[in-house]
Amino acid sequence: MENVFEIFEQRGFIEQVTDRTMLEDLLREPVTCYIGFDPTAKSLHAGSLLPIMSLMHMQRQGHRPIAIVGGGTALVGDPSGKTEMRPIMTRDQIDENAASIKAQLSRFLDFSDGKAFLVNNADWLTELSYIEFLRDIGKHFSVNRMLTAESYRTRLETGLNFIEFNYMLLQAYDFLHLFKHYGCRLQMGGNDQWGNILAGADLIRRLEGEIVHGLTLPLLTTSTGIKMGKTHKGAIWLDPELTSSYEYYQYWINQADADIKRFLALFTFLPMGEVKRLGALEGSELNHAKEILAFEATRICHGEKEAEKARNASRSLFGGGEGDVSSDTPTFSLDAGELAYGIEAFILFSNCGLCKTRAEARRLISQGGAYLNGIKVESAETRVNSDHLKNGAILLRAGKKRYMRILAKPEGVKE
RNA sequence: GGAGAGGUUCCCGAGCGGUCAAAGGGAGCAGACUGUAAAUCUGCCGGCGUGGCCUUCGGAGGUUCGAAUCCUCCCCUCUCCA
Repeated sequence: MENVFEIFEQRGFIEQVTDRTMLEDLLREPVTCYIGFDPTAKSLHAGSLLPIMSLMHMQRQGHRPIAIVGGGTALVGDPSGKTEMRPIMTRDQIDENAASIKAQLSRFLDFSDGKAFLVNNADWLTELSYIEFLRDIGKHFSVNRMLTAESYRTRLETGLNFIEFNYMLLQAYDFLHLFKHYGCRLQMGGNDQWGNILAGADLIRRLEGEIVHGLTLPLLTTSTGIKMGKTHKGAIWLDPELTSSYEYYQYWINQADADIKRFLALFTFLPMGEVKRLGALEGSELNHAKEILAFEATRICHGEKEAEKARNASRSLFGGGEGDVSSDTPTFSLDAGELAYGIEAFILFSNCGLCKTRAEARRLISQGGAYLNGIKVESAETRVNSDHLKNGAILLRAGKKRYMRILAKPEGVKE
């Protein structure tokens, strides 16, 4: 087995490590490691992809990853890296989210035969008794030192309340718990977790007299300064119900030139030689590398078939000739009756989801960004009807890259 | 508990009785340029079957012909004091 540390290093996964040589040494033998995931939504988004990839690498090299769903810590709320407190969620919401995140992670990691574990820290955290916790765990934490943690510093400016201040102790306790019950010796996480990870390692050293390790992943922003996994429109979800595989593919293929090489290393399993070759492409040649990045990333998340579909749809829409609408293009169905009668363009554009509001659709059309079967829509009131069907579909385009295929849905048929 | 500052449209942030759907910036959208890139420039940027109407300035009341702007009460945040 290859030392995963080297892989991490080559591919750019490492931001900080507790002790480089010791950790590299430790990783020569199978190690149990963990990363926490926040159940603040029912799906993870692309921002969690880096941690997921790191766990996949671990597993591929024979280590044992534990994904911990922060069902307990989410009840509290991690202040790290945030400027404001996030809304406290109910137990029910969190449990529900935790369950679907569990299912989602199984697409990336093999949880069979103890090759990986999925745990929910609500299982132990909610059992804690406050007084005991303070006495046994709390006494090991120096408030003075906690206050110097970078993660709290920004919050000290805007305000930090006690429940959030406590977060570090809970996460440290998680590490301790996993160390005791699973022999977990490595915690990974985003760089904003550094303080929390150290707190856990410290706690274990004090209570158990053992050295354990922490490794943080870089906090990715795209070269345009947006957080990884977010677009201006919102998060890129890993759940195909929330972000279709086509959109997911588009997210990747649209990444900036400057990010391609780095992303190929982080978000695909292509050998580094190949990554370097593709990353070295220049100008429009780089689009080839982007296609590979998009395909691989989509394949990892949604599977080969979906990735192919997404690629086909993208190729046919962006390949040049407008009009060859693939069935993999995002689609909206309209009642056949309604279409036969005719519908005004601005209403159609907003109904099908290409525009959020009718006003936006009007704006789009008046600014010349709306197309109907490749022809510019001149007026918001242009009527669209079944005469516009070409091979049974109408292709709408908003701006340069957003497409929607309109189909007529027979009367009375539910979608 | 006391004193002070403050809560404005997606975000930051002006406005402090009419000329306010609310300056400016950011984000976003569209157009031009391109390679489904970046940067740049230009326009748009609450909603509505849109030259008019409706809903916004923490919440609820009130004063006024007229309130984001004034008054009362309440909620929340921050700073200092206890």
